[in-house]
Amino acid sequence: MKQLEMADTLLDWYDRHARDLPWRVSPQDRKAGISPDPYQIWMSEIMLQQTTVAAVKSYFERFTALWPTVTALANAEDERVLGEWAGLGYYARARNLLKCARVIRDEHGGVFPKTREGLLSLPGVGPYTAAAIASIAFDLPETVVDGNVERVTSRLFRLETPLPAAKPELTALAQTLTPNERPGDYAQAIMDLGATICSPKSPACGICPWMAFCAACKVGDQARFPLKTPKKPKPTRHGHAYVARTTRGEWVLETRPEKGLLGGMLGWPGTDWREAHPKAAPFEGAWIEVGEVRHTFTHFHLILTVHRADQVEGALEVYALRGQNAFRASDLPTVMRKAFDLAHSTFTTDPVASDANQEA
DNA sequence: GAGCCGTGGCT
DNA sequence: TAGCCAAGGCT
Repeated sequence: MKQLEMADTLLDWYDRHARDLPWRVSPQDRKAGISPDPYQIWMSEIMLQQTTVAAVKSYFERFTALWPTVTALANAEDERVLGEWAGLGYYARARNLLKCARVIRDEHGGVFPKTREGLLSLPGVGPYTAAAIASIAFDLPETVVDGNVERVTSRLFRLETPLPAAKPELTALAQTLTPNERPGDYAQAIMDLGATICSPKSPACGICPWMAFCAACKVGDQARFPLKTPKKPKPTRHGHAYVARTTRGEWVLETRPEKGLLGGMLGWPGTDWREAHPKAAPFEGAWIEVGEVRHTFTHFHLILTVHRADQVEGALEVYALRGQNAFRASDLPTVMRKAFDLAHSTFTTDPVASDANQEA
């Protein structure tokens, strides 16, 4: 069977070239009987959804140091976890991370389910992540189909169907390649292959362990794959954000609604983000316009006009007021941190703000 | 199926 | 500069 030969070839390559990652048990260690911690595999897979390895590493180290077990994470405060997630993006992942940890604690005795179906029922765990945990953590022969596997498989078979419609075909093809031996290492191997050899732009076919099996490589048109349906252009939206400090030196923030963009995260009060952008200060203050922040989200560009005011006072109970020692800019999603950085630079350089600081 | 949901690095 | 891309899931 060619499939068995392909799996053996890839696993041999993986034994020599596996990436060293914080959440990974090396093929050598795995052969020595060391198993991955399902909690760590789950954590890494959630963080890696649509996110680069480089971006994830420091977050993974911090989360697992802060919360070494799923029960410890389940017992953490929402605000603390969301604050630590700030900057990583796709914040529904952090909310589902907590939901999932509490389901594991309350309904599964603190232990992860050991089947693909059981894992699939967990919040934030879809087809890819369920297969990834089942294979990597429990060494079950489940097939992972992420962007890497889609690219590798579409090139292997020169699949002319464009994504995302091609997903079912690619899944079926990838399943025919998944071996019953070392399925956990195989899953990581095929993703490593996609990440390091079978890359999107200029794949290194000359050193690919699967060169002899690859239809696209034979023809030489590997860069055509995978085919993709065209994306819609991003519109540009505008808005205003208001960065204020009270007479007592507290920052005036708000917790955003649970659902929608930046759901559950801290942010500065402001207008909606739409095509038009009328100013509308949320409360009284000596507002000064300090500039613009440009930021691109998944489906639109944002131009955010930033205002700031010092020494505000009045009925601010509806806001989340944070004193200096209770506020970390790193707890803010990136667009809000950009607005803070811009406004904060004017607080410290503006003569009026400086005078106010001396009095305080 | 298609829209929504972040961010940073690379070309 | 602007677009593409990254170990996707939810509605």
